[in-house]
Amino acid sequence: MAEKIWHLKRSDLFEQLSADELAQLEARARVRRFARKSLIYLPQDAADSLLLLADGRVKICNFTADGKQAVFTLIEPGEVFGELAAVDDGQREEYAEAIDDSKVILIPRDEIQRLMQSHPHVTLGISRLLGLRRRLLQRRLSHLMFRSNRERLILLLLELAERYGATASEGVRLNLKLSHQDLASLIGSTRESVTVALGELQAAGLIRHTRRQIVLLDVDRMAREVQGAPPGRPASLGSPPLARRPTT
Amino acid sequence: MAEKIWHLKRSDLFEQLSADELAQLEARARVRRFARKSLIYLPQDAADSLLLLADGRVKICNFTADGKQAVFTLIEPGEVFGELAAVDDGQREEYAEAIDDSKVILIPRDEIQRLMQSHPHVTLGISRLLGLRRRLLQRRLSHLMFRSNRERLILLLLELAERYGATASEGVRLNLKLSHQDLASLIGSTRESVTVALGELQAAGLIRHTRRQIVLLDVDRMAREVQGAPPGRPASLGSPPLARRPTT
DNA sequence: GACCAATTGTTAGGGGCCTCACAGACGTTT
DNA sequence: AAACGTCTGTGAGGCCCCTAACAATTGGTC
Repeated sequence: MAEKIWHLKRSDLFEQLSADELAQLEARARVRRFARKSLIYLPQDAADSLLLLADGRVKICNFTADGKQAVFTLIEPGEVFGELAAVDDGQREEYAEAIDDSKVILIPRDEIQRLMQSHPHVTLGISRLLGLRRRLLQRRLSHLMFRSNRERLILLLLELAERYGATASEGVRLNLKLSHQDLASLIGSTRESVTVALGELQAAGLIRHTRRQIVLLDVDRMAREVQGAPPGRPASLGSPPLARRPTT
Repeated sequence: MAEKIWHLKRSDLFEQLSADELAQLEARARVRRFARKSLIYLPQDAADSLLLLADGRVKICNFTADGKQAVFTLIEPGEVFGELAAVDDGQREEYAEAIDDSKVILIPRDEIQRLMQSHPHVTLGISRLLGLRRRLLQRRLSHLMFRSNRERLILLLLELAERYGATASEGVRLNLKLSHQDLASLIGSTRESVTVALGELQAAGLIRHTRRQIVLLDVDRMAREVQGAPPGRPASLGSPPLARRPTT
């Protein structure tokens, strides 16, 4: 179906492929639809496909022993996920769940690897993607460690604003509907604590939130609150840095 | 100096290069030494080189506003770090500090990119590396979210056992000397809490620890304590390069 | 050995946040 | 409209863990 090609072509991973290559890719790709709240892959699944989200929304998460859900990242239409399948076999370590009804294009691992062999551009694209995801994960880790609930929430809202923020007259509106429970799963907290923290942020005039709709009223002040010190040099190490950058 | 070539050749990223290629790589690479506790790169530095640790030990970390240090990962001799420079320009977002006196080989970004163009094998190697690092980061994130101090410590010790564990008669000995402060920086806790938690684990017969030396006496029980649910494979633990273990 | 710095051990106090329990508000279905 | 499920708001109680302030121990250095 032409539909598949259209999505593939739109992805910057594949946009430079020739018509022939695209045709073969299309022939080997499969489309599947997932209902809201259904699971796309599980931790014990073999990582045998790379996935491209055509439509809908997906979250990548993990369950803790006591049944809490930790959300690593959200996937938007046009984005690739499950990309570890391209460079690694073995099992997945997380699971993917459809937030809304979603349409996913699955590309078998061997097909991706064939493309990577013949098209350096594809390999490079995968590398970039892995690098980007790694960077985001590292940032999230640093936003969670040592931080209070309130700080974690602020940092999350700022992160979300980068991806989903729409500048409105009064501030930055988040174009996405997340329940307090969803927010809690993203910052490793509880639903109740998020409710309270959101209320406090609103009372402080930092945000305005109605049901599943959040507007950041003062991004600067939020950013300031969350990083007391300007990103100068780390101050507290026993001995000052001895070797600083002479040449490359 | 032949020394440089030797290290480059030993790295699986470059082992397949021809003698000519290696010679050029060597010509463009630089060796630098860093004293213990000196900083190798800073968050505001341009990510213009990929680094190969020849000797010593390095930690990749981040400072929080209130001066606490969050450690993302430890780097051992033979390992590459700062690899985001290969796929992305811009600044680093973390800093690297030498734990011991260290020798580092710096490979300029354009040289890596030239190699990636001409040697798909190099690109693939970088991709694998990025994928592996991403996977480890994701695992660490899931080990920190929603978990008590004690659980985080147990999970860290199990992680460390994969990489640095030596099976001894009495259990698994960790071949690495970390202070309680270091452990705290790895799990997002405080030095005091780590001291107490280690004491509790020892009292429970799970570990035995003397000064900077930890032996895991009962890995199975530790693993069990940390994953309340019995279900099958809990994130199979793969350590260095892609080692999968048969199901236990 | 003797000193000094770094690391480890210990405790009291207090606060943040989780747990549990329930009530009100909203959206959706019939 | 009525009924129901989901989401949001609120509070009491309690535990975990951070903070702060000191000893005690070890290792390194002269």
